[in-house]
Amino acid sequence: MQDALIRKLESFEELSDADRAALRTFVPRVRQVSARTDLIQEGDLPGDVHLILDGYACRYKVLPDGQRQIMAFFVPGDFCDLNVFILDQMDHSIGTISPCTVAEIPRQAIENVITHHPQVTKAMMWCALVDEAVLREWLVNNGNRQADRRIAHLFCELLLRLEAVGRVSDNSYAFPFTQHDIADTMSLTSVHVNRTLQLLRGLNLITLQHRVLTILDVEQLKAYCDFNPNYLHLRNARWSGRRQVPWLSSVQGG
Amino acid sequence: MQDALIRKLESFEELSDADRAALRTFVPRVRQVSARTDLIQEGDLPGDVHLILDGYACRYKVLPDGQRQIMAFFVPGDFCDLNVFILDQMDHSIGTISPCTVAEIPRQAIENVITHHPQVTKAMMWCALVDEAVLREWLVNNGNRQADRRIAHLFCELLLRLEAVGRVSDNSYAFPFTQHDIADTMSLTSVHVNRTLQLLRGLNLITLQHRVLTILDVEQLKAYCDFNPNYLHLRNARWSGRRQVPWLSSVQGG
DNA sequence: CGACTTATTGATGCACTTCAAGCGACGTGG
DNA sequence: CCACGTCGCTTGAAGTGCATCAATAAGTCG
Repeated sequence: MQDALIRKLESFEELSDADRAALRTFVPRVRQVSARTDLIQEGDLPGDVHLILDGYACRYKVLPDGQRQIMAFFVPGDFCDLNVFILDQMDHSIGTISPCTVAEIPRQAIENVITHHPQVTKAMMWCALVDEAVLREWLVNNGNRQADRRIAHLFCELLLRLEAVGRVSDNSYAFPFTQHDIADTMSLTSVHVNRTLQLLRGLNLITLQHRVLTILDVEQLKAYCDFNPNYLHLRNARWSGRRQVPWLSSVQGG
Repeated sequence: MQDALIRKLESFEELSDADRAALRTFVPRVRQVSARTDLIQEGDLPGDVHLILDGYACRYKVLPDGQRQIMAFFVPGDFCDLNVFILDQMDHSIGTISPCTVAEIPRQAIENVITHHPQVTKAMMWCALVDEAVLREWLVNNGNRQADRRIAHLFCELLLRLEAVGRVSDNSYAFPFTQHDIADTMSLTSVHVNRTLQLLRGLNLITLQHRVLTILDVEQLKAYCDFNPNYLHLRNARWSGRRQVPWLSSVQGG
């Protein structure tokens, strides 16, 4: 199962045999985690690094008044906390949305790799930078678009990210989020999310039933929300041009 | 002037003599840049890395409809684009707010350091991760607080960040931002920013005149907006406990 | 089947936007 | 040295996207 890690990193940087060998020296635990369960909580010392093999998770923060803000979604193939393992203390939490299969990579192993394997280090920096680019786009999205475009934008983003890991078929993908989850992501109320989803359905842009989202007309939806995928830094040459990630194949259960 | 770079990084990680020597081998150019000038633009290939020695700058994106979203502020001592130099293409722009003194560090030098100096690499990762933590807090702030608390939160953040580099005296600091800049940061209109500033003044929380912001009662302002500084990861032990950054001393001109 | 979570719908209110106009400070050219 | 344009700040009036409150319907799971 270390292969999952190696393949993920290789999608960003070519690795040497030595790099790969080094990554194989540590054996990550693989855990099944049920839905709506925290992997790490605010205040914790960052421990092992989590890689999602299957299922959806999110990064979130809870305000003093009880409001929850979701700050990132994780889909199969994503590191949850590569970017914070180096910090002193978690300033947010990470929790599952659906049941997840999670690989846990010892922190010490990562430290070791940084010291001895610069290519691997660069690949990990790539991961972190793409994460940050997505976060920036969320700030733009939440701040400057109104609810319908905002939600459409999220749907487009998830489509591309899931496509990149082979989790989309016929423009449909698993969508285990509740309307409340979307609300906490987009800084809306679930009531308004509900009404907005009805609007998008009414425009024949999407269907969403039984936790499966279908985008009826991708180009039209992209145009609807001015979607520009450059921030995902997917680079077709890397993602589509290379092998389809084979370690991600099972179907996501809601 | 390489010392600026070394001191910045040492505030995150102890460096060896060899690390320091390596950093000294490349000579950054130091440039004066006038206010309202782009250092890099969306679409550019990331080139040299920019370190602000004096003045204020920002990271921003312009939407198709002309809306500008500011996604980060840079104050003296901040790297502007350490976090994107590795990427293929800029997905946003970086521009000055006030006149700035900027050190430009060759990209190749940074690549070199990643390969041979892991401690320096870790220090750079620290910088990037703190940037990202601030960005996350902005998402929370913009999404969940209303205008008065939101702006108060920004004032608190700038206070702490500027204090850390010795740019605050008597709870006052240079504030070269226009109300329009604040609006584009907080996803508000400048009209509403104006009214909100009047509110904060009326509550005797701040004064803001001649581009100088004074916080009249820091504790009260923090309480007003539920400010929790943990996300800045300043760690008193590192910042205040150590020497006051001596390479940042001149006064910021509006 | 019963308890609980999630989705839906309606009525009302407000934070913020939009549009529009006026004001003061500053710099520049005649 | 004053006329004039520009830019940032200020103020008012009217409109709206979304929130809030509240109740009901429709899953979903043990």
